[in-house]
Amino acid sequence: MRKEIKKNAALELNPNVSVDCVIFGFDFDKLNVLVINRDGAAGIQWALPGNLIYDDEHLDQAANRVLEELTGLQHIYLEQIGAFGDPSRISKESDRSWLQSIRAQPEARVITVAYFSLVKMEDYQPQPSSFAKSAEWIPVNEIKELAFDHFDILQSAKSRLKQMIKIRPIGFNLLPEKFTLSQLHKLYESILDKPLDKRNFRRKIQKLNIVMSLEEKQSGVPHKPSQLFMFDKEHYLQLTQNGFDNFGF
Amino acid sequence: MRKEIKKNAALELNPNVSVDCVIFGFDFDKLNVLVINRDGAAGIQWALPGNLIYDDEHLDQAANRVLEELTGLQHIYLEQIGAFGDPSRISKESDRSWLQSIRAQPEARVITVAYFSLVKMEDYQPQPSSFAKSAEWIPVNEIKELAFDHFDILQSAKSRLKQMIKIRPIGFNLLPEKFTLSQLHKLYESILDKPLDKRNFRRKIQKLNIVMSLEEKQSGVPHKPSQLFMFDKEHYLQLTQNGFDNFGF
DNA sequence: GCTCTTTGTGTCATTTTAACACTTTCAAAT
DNA sequence: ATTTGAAAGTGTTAAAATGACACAAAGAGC
Repeated sequence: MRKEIKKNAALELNPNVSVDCVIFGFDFDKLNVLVINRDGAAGIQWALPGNLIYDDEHLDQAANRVLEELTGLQHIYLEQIGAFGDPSRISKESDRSWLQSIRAQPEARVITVAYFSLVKMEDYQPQPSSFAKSAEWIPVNEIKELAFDHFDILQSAKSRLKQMIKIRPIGFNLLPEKFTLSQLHKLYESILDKPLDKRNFRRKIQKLNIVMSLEEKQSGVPHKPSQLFMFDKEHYLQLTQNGFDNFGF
Repeated sequence: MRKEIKKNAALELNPNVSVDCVIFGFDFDKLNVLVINRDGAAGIQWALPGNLIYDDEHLDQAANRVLEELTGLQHIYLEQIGAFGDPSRISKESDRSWLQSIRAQPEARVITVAYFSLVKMEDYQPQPSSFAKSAEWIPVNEIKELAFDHFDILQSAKSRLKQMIKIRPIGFNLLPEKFTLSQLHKLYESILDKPLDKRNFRRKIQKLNIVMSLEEKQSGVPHKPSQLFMFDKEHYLQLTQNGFDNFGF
């Protein structure tokens, strides 16, 4: 018997299952990912935030917990990407020593369930020396390498996000409440990783009736000020209920 | 320490992670799912084929193993749906007694990674009393209830299949090598669960150039015999490389 | 008031979609 | 031999969606 059955499983980490989160943010110019940093022998290396799950915890809960522990944010858009289960996914030499220091059973086989989440970057600015873990926003396109199989997970997250944004208007989770169409435009270009015609983009967005223009305008900008918009949640709900599924560009 | 580290982990089942497979087949009329049957107190109940993974096994391997153990089939289209991790997903009263009989640690927390696969029904006819497990093809739409959380898994599988078929022509995995356009048409209708206009469907399929018409015709049918077609793999590969992603109806 | 920067707007040609009905071919039955 | 039943196969048209494309307007800073 490799595992004793305990009464208070509630408090125990399950040594075989973890969750990892790809947390996306948008700085009005490009997509960023929140990574945590580990100081190792060979300089810093980045990893996705994640941890083992507790035995009485739903996977989605675990992901929310990781997200909240790191950023303090709750009720964030979070969606499962899938499970990653290469038996040697955590046994690169460079990763093992780190695992020794953080895991009770560093040799255990661990499969991880990956999530991606979308947060408004303004809601979380990593402190240079946040006492818990040190974390940083890094532009997605500058990330060339991550610990474990996290780079693969990131790739999956990106392509899942690309796919989802064509089906549902989840991009709004990355923008503040009030935003301009140019910001939304840039957001779509960043996610889809290709230029989109400005006029066609605007036409298509407006036809969906899921943004409401406000009375308000931008101010203090050294150019023609832009109209501000809000996301029209009611209309969006209505649309999803009637099953709309093409938001494609 | 709840788990001893053993040398020959290779041979050990991991008590916390399983895979379950939603195996779809098409009988030229409707979608079917391969379920295994367990005789219980309250009559038969169906479950998806699945099992715990081995500690040295990739998740995808485990899914392939389950599929092969059940059907003898190899090199089958198989795709991950995601992980299901409700902590109480296997603790319905009606499920527990069954678990007792098949699991070394029936109380362990188990998360499962679900897969869906597409097989040609002709390639596997469940034997009424196959010695291993008894299995059966059941029309998807007639399934109202399954063991554990398998009904939820089935729903996810269905919607994932719906989604995928709009993006890639994976439907071919459900048909024999030679097929008619009417069969393909019916297949799409079954998966998308709505009628599609015959002429529009044919036009759209043919424009993609991924089916080749053969010289051969159907014979022995009591009506106008249909042209037979094959899937044009080369053309399909070319298309996917150039990134086609709208096969939608 | 000049410059710089970004906003915001419309048209047209092409392609795509959705809706729709009748003739052809074969096997089986009479 | 003729009839019957059943599915195959085929084209047009109107409406909607797409993609390409250029210039005037508004504000800030100098």
